[in-house]
Amino acid sequence: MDLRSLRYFVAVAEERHIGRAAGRLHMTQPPLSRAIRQLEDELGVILFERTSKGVVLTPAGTVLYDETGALLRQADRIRSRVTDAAGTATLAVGTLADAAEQVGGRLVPLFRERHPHVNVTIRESDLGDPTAGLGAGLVDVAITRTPFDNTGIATHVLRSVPVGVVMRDDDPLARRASVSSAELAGRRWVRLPDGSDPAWTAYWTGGGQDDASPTVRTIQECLQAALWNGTLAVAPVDQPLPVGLVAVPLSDRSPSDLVVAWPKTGRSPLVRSFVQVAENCWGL
Amino acid sequence: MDLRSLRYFVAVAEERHIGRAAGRLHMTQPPLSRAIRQLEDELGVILFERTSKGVVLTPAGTVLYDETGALLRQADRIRSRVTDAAGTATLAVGTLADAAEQVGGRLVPLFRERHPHVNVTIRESDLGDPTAGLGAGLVDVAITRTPFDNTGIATHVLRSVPVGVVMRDDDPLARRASVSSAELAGRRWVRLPDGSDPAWTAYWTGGGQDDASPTVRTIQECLQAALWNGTLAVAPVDQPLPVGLVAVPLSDRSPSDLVVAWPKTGRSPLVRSFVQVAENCWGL
DNA sequence: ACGTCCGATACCCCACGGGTATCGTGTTGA
DNA sequence: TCAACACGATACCCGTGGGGTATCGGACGT
Repeated sequence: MDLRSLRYFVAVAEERHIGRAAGRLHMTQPPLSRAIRQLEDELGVILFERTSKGVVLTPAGTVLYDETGALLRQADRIRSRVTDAAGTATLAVGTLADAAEQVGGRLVPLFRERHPHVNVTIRESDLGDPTAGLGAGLVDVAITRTPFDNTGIATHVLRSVPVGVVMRDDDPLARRASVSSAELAGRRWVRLPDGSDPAWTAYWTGGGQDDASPTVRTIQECLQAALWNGTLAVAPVDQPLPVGLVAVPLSDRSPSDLVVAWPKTGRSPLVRSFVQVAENCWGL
Repeated sequence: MDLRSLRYFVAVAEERHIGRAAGRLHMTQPPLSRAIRQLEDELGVILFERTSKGVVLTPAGTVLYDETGALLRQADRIRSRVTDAAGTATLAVGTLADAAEQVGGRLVPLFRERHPHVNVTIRESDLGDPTAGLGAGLVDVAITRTPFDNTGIATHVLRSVPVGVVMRDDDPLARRASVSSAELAGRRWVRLPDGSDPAWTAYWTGGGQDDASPTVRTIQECLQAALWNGTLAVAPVDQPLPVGLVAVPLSDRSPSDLVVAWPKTGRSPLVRSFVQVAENCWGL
């Protein structure tokens, strides 16, 4: 008799219809039927009369329904009491600017749903810091991309994104299905901010920086540079591109992983919880 | 936050020691450690400070502990309210006489533990009715042995028991490691009560009944007949035998299944619950 | 009589909750 | 001071249970 079964029972009791209740619970009908029967078996009592147009509560089922509401409310109350007792916690989330929309739009709302009492702040990072503030201790957890120096940082891959080189659509290589790094030798590449992680810099650019190479701090600046100067830059191919630019897959560069990252030493359950939410969110 | 996790939490909080709490919960330490951490992650709160000699509740953990006792008690109260509302139910259990001891000594007590409000009656059946009263509608569920006519009866195997032929220890075949049916042709066999299930009769006896064959109604009578007259009978080899008798495995007779059986049409959750308990009981 | 709608059943598959073995670390006692 | 110990944490394995899809049986309502 766990709380899950009881929530299922309440849904069925209120809908008087297993199929509808299943929809309300975001599941399908067969496992809900089975769960109700298992609850009946465990209690040794028939809770619903099955009819051809739905189900109706038996007397025993009515008793269970009357009592269960209070139990579930009490469980929810306990949850909020406990989280309140922990004080007004704060979680700082770092993210690369181009992932900020996803993070702010889907992930953080989901997390707030789980932890309404927590103050979540989002810190958008530019391309100069692939750890999005984690390395500097500015944030507790980050959504970012590999590769970067991950000493002391634990990560979990959310999605693996192939990368391509972004160029103007009038570029000689623009129509190619894919290109290799060798074919891009000698071209002018964007420059990442000074002091950026070496692995990071090597991954997202080619070797061809000169004095005229523009330093870019955001994906947008990358694209502008590509549009205006024909400068090359590596970008995830799932980025929406403005007209006039195309992304040609790079045949010899491994995909970049979108990861959730947190300090290895950290023990904060909030961080762990955030990681779980992130995994579920991207798992969908 | 299911009730199981909360019970785990309460045990740890009271023992202040994960290992001891695990013992109290009849489990080992690692999964309990993990369960506590998962609960912490879900709530986004640290519940215990870990020290080198155990764990201590944090303020948030104290709040959870204070509230959880009431919740668990309420859950138990709901359980008894619901079962009470179903009225004073009765479950009639049929069993073959030789299995009665196991059923009455272990199975039924376990079942009473789960359903204290149910009146359980045990009906011991003789060898004339392999369904132990199920066929006649005298009982709701039975613990018995195959084979029998199982039309309309659902069964679940609890254990598979090899059978042997029971004979006096001065019988010429008594020292054999096993015998075949052919070697027993022409011997005198016990007779089961008239009207017994044909498959049942064929399984538990050989073909050699004559006017002098004794009719036996219990395993004990079987054994007496074997002792006094040298009559043969088939019996499970796990039966304890009186001195002077031996059971020689029958090489060409398949094992008999100890089964729990119930009417296929029956929908009583009590019966299902009993079946579950029986499976767990024999699964140990 | 047949189509429709309900819950029940059969079957598959992955996640989770159990297990064992081992580790890291802080305490303790020789 | 250092070795032995004790406790919780981790890594890994495995079976079960709770999800899913496809399908059945049976009761209405045309």
